[in-house]
Amino acid sequence: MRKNAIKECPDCGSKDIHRNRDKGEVTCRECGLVLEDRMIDFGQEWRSFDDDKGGDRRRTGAPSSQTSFDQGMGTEIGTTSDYYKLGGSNKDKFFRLRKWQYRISTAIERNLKVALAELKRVSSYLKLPKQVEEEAARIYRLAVQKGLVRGRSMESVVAGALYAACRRHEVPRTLDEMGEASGIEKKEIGRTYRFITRELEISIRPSNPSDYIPRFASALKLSPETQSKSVEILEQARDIELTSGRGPTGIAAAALYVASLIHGEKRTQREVADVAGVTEVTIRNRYKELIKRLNLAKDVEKMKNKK
DNA sequence: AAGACGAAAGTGGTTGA
DNA sequence: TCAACAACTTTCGTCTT
Repeated sequence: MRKNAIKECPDCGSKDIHRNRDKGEVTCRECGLVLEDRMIDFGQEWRSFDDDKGGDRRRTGAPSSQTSFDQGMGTEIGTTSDYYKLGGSNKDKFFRLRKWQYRISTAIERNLKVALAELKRVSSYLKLPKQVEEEAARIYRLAVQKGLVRGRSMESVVAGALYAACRRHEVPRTLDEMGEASGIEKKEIGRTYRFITRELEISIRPSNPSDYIPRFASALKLSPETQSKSVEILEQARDIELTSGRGPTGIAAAALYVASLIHGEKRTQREVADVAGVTEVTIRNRYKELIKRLNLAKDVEKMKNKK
């Protein structure tokens, strides 16, 4: 939910920020850091195959900042205008090669068409923001271009790409939700997710428990006060390293549960557990730690007495 | 009767030899 | 490739409200 543009460089603090609209890149002129305002590069245009008409529209391929994909797929084998420059037997070769090229390209295009439809369906099912959807589409394209779909179902790669895009934009969905929306088993999604992020060298920061709070809180109809209280709790928890190594959803759920107690909007462990997709036991364990390490027992007591 | 609590055994994934 | 390991789940019995 930080849709406002970056104003200064987080690294050196310089205000001298340069935006390149075409490439979607935002860089700091002071230190050269790429700030990646929106992460998606819409500058590339990947359709130059299906029109055979003229010599224009030959752009293809990713910008140089992306890892190059030279699997032979991005290469275009001439257009008909080139054809006239060739003599005799070369013409045969020319057509043969281009036929090949055409087959490969249309196969990709077809695949892409189906995949993007699926992607759109899942995305709207999960009510994901447009930015995330577009990021996922781009990830999927890269995956196809790198031939990463081979041996995997198209749907699972779509789900993996979406999951990755969610994580990148800090609007995480759980693997369970993704599984429900896409009809793919969650461990399969997890597998492809790990695979494509590794192969495409997409770096993803470990997800932050507080990213889950708004969604869980609204599902439980908790007040904004309770919501911010739980974020506060999460921050404190992070400071004493209570969060590392644990599943982020469990911690988020526990924090919400505690906050709901403190603010007198009690929800049962079961209710919280259900929306967070964890069990009561996990909530209890995290809850116990939170109470103990953050001395929250008194706050909870206070609320009890008020009643 | 429902919710909270905790113990014990089981599961799937990560890690390090 | 395998075994140890931690986090999490499932299940179930007991206590509290």
